[in-house]
Parts: sequence; structure tokens; C-alpha cells
Amino acid sequence: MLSQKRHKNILHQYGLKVTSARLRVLDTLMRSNIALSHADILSKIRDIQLDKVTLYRTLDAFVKSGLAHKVATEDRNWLYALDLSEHGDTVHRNHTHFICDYCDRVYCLPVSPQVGIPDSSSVEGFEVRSHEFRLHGTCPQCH
Amino acid sequence: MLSQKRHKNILHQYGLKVTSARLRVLDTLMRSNIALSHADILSKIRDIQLDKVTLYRTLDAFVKSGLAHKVATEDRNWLYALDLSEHGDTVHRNHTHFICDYCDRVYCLPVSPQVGIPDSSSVEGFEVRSHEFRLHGTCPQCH
DNA sequence: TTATCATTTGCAACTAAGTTGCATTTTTAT
DNA sequence: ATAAAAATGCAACTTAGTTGCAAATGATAA
Repeated sequence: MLSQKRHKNILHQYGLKVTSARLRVLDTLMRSNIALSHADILSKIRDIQLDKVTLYRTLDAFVKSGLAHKVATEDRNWLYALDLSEHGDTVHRNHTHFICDYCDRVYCLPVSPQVGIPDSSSVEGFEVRSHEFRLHGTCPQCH
Repeated sequence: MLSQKRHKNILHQYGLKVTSARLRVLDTLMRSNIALSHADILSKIRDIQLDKVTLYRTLDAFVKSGLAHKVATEDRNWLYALDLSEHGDTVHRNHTHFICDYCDRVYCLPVSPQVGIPDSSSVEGFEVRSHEFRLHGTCPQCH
């Protein structure tokens, strides 16, 4: 783990107390380019003690504060990914998720600007406020 | 329940044995314009005995045969909806689901043709095979 | 730095959703 | 009508996630 400075800063920014558990979970999510499940994260953190309940609560806190978001997968799992861009600022409410049908990895892609969103009028009586685009197929690793 | 003829026909069409449980579940799904959860369906079927395990297996069978599809919701539930159009033929692999943020109902909308799908080239290394569009907002009932 | 208070953590017990195995019943094909 | 195959119901079980609470830790202000 590099300089914790940045990590601590991020936690502060989102109004979260700095604890070793949170730093570790944040670091784990930052190192991953795919969304991770509770089980994924737990298995990656072996050097410090981390109770499953603490992890559940940590992830909830991340989501509630807006630091991360969660995706419900087809197999009824929750995957977590940070809402940070490379520059540390908050991203999109609207997401594009890519789900690999071979390895089940979920990637959070930047919303492709050329994707048209159906406007409210196109769907009678439904007022669209945000959207999530889920793409299924083969990811680069499984090619 | 109307003429069971049509119901039986559908089950046959999808290679499913005709049983009272399946007819009842099929009917329940046909009467609904929203996707239903295991619990929803169970609570709607009170006149005949229907074990929770049977319902799980029935829904699995529907999905496996292609008669229905399931949607994982944000709250880690599974909702089921038939893949039948009004005319009884199979629809789209690609879905648009509308999730109401007030009542949590999930509607399966016909894919709006004006919605652009990002092609493979737009997402480097990711081969897109199918997609699901999730719209969030307010449904007609909650307006 | 230290004392204080609020928050977070870990543990154990609990809850609820979903699964498995198996004996019985129902359906379909002969 | 009968036999084989599949579906059903039940009980026991598994597992993910939750709750309550006592102990530990982090933030704040003297």
C-alpha cells in the first residue's frame, strides 16, 4: 500500500472516519478495474483481521456516502465499485456496466456519449430520471 | 382462469409438462404487466396448494425453457416475466426494464428502436453480444 | 498530550432465502 | 390401463446477510 495520504483524503472528502478497515477496503477497490463482491474483497484482505460484518458495514458506508456504488448481478450478488475517476472526482449517476458471460466479471465503463437515451416522451407515462446500461458479451481477458 | 387451452399450448410449445402448478404460475405471470418475484407469485396463488420449492423449480423451468426471463433487482431479488408478446411468440434477447423508484415495480418495455447500442468497436476489446437497458424514474401509477 | 464522546469493530446469535434429497404423486407415452 | 419419467411436497440443511451489544478506536477540544 502506497502513501495513505490520498486514501485518507478520499475518506475525509466523503465524510467517513478513517479506520484501518476502511483504508484497506478502499485500497482494494482502487486496485481493481472490476467491481468486487463482498466475498472477493474478504478473500483479498488476509493480512489484517476483517470481520464479515465490518465489511458489510464498510461497503454500506461507502455506498451511502457516494464514494462507491453497487451493482446487483444476475446471480444475485452485489458487486461494489468506486465512483472515482482517475482524477479523484465523482462520476456519473448513469452507468454502463459490462458483464462478461464467460468469467462473470463486471466492468464499469464510462458512459459512451454516442449512446442515445430514450427520452420520457418515448415511453408513455414513464418519467425517466437515470439509467443503467448493461452490456453482455466477452471481455478482453476472455477473448 | 379462462380457457386453459392457450396455457397448455404454451407449455407444450416450450417443452414443459402440463401440471396444475405450472398452469397457475403461467396464468399469474400472464395477468401481470409487471415482473413478479417468487414472493409476489406465492402470495397471489392461494386457491391451490403450492410449495415454495415447487415454485422455485417452476420458475427455473420457465427460464431454462425460454418461456420467461428473470431480472435481478437492486435489492437482490429476482423478478420473473414472460418472454411472450401479445401474439404468443418469443421476444427479444435484448431488454429494456423500467424500475420505478417509488414503488419498485419493474416493467418490461419493448426495446425502443431509437435507442442506439454502442457497437463493439466503441468499447475497446469488449465484444458486446446482448444488452439490457435499465431505466429508473417514476412509473405511470406513481405519478 | 490527554480525556471524553461518538463511532466503528468483532463476536455470537439469529433470520430468511434458497437448496437438496427423498418418498409420493402426477403426467405422458405405449 | 400400465409403466417410465418427471414434477411435487416435505423436512432438513446451507449460506448470505442482519442485529444487539460490549470492547476498541478515532476525532475533538481542553
